[in-house]
Formats: sequence, structure tokens, C-alpha cells
Amino acid sequence: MTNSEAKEKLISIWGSLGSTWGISSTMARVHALLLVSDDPKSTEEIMEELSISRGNANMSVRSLIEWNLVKKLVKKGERKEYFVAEKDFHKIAVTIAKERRRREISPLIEALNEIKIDEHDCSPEAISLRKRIAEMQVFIKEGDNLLEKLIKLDESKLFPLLFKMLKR
Amino acid sequence: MTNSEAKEKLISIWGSLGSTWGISSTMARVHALLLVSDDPKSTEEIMEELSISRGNANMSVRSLIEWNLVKKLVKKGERKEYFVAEKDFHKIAVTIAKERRRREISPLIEALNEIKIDEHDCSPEAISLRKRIAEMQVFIKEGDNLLEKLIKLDESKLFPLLFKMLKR
DNA sequence: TATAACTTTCAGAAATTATTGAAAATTGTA
DNA sequence: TACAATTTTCAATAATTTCTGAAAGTTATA
Repeated sequence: MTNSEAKEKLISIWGSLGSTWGISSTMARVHALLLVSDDPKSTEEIMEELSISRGNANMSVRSLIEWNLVKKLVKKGERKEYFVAEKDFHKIAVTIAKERRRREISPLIEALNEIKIDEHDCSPEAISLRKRIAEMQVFIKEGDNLLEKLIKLDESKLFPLLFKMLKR
Repeated sequence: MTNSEAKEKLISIWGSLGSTWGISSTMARVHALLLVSDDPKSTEEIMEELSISRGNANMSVRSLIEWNLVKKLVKKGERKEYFVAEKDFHKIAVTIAKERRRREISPLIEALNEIKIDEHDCSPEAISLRKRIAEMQVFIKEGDNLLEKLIKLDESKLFPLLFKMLKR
């Protein structure tokens, strides 16, 4: 397998992975391209290498910047903007966890908290429903606390901790 | 908020959560309905309560069964099939982790392993590309091992472990 | 300020995914 | 076996998401 075949394959795998963490396939392919590129890439180059339109390239790169996975970079003496991806996978993992918590889990918790059940109905079904809903709220909150703490641990502690934990 | 309002709200929240773990919104709503129901529900009842078609109800319930989140149940003397959801959230979380590992991470690892780079090209770009791809393979594999071990720990050990870990 | 290089936007087109509903298949019972 | 109750399938349709490309907007420089 030549290098460029390997690169293409990787980009396609990463692309199909995108849906797993809630981004479009093109956005994930742009991410993969920047991930395996040493040099910053311009919008033109991204369009060219992935055969996508200008609009699509632009919007994908913007979203990746919003996800904190990619940074804009201005080269001295050039008008064009260039883009680089964070290359450290541990940092990438923490960033994704952080973003998903912010985008998905926090709104979920807020929505769950809006459910206020009035306690008048004392039929067995009502009691049971209230119990179920409360359990769900507690469980999600627990998971979120856990995730929050994991994210806040810095990398130098997090990964050794996880591995030590699993050695036993 | 009346009980049935609370129930509807919960179903709608759970439904919009579905996309987070890669299932359709209807499938997640069916799951939520079964989660908050004490009694097993028939296809008819699911159709009725969620206002969805027979085909949709059938296929959603099948998928939930494939995800190991719902079980089929036959009442003595009745032809109709009834469905119940696992109610223990810890078990639900482990099941989802297990299924997603099987459906998403394992195929990803296999695909990554198919990337075999030939080592002839010794240009700096080629060396760097190979390094990046190798790093990615290692990182994903590490994450997968961690997840595998977490899944295999049984619940009585897993959750105390996680919480103890974070007390420090 | 005018120009050219570049970026952003967004309406419509294309592609993908989800849903319906009726017909076909299956199954338990008599 | 015949029947009726029930489940499953699937082609057609609807809904949603993604993508394009051209036009509008922005900005650095001369």
C-alpha cells in the first residue's frame, strides 16, 4: 500500500467514524486530512484533496474550529488562511469528551430537571413513574459528574490513573 | 406537571438523545416508553401511545431487542407479543457500551489494521505520515482495551471503583 | 478609494434516512 | 387443514441532512 493509498484509506475510515461522534462525514474527513498533514492546509487545498465544494470546505473547517479540534493560522505576508489540527490524540480525546458534554449532556440534564412531577396522584402507576424518572435523573447526573471530573484531571494524571486502575 | 405530561416530556427528551448513541429518534422514544412502563406493552399499545405506524413500531422494537435493551415476552394464552425494557440504569449503560464497542469500535480497529504502509518511501512526509497513522492505531487500540476491561468488570465492582477513583 | 484576493452565506439540488401502510408471511387454535 | 390473529416486509413517499456554486461580503494592500 503506497503512502497516498494509506492516507486515502485513513481519511475514509475517519469519515465513516464521524457519525459516531455526531459530525458529518465530510467534516470528519477534513479533520482526518488535517490530522495526517504536517503542514497547514488552505481551503483551496482541502477542496482539491477531498473533491468538495468551497462552501462545504469552509463550513467544515469552521465547525472543526468550533469543536476546538482545528486552529486557524495566518502565514506572514499571505492573505490566505491556513488550518492545522491538534495532533496529540490524548488531547483530541479530552476535547471531544468536553465538547460532547457541553453540547449533549448538559442540555439533557437541563431538560430532565424541567420535569417536575406533582405528587398528588398516589396511584401505584404514578408512584412508579415518579420513581423511574427520578432514577433516570440521578443516573445521568452521576455519569455527568464522573465525566466532568475525568475531563478536569490533566492528562499527566488521567491516563496513568486509568491504566493503574485496570492493572488489578 | 401531571404524570402523563411528565411521561411525554421524558419520552421526547430520550428521543432527542437517541442520535447521541446512534439510534433513530423513534427507536429511542419506544425505548423510553418501555422504560417508564411497569407493564409489558404490545405493538398495538406502542403504536397508539407514540402515534407511529405498525411497520415503524415493529422495526423499532426489533432493533431494541438486537441492542439487548428490550426483551420479548409471551403471555400465557395470548398470541400477542409483549415487550419489556431492562430497568436498571447501570445495566443499561453497560449494555450500550458493549453494543457500541461491537458495532463501532471493533470494525474501526479492523479497518485501521488493514492499513499496511510500505516502508520504501523515506521522504520526510512519508515518514511522518506513517508515524501519524501508527499513533492513531495505538491510541484507538488503547481506548478499546480500556473499554473492554471496564465492560468485563461486573457492576458491583465497576461503579464503586469509578467513584473511589474520583474521590481523591 | 479601488482592486483583487479571499471568505462567507444561502437558496436550491442531491443524497440519505426514516416512515407509512398495505400485502405477504407466519403462527396458534380449532 | 382452514382460519383468524398477529408479525414482518418492502416499495413508495416524506422528512431531514448535506452539498453545491454563484453571489455577496470582507479585508489587505497599493
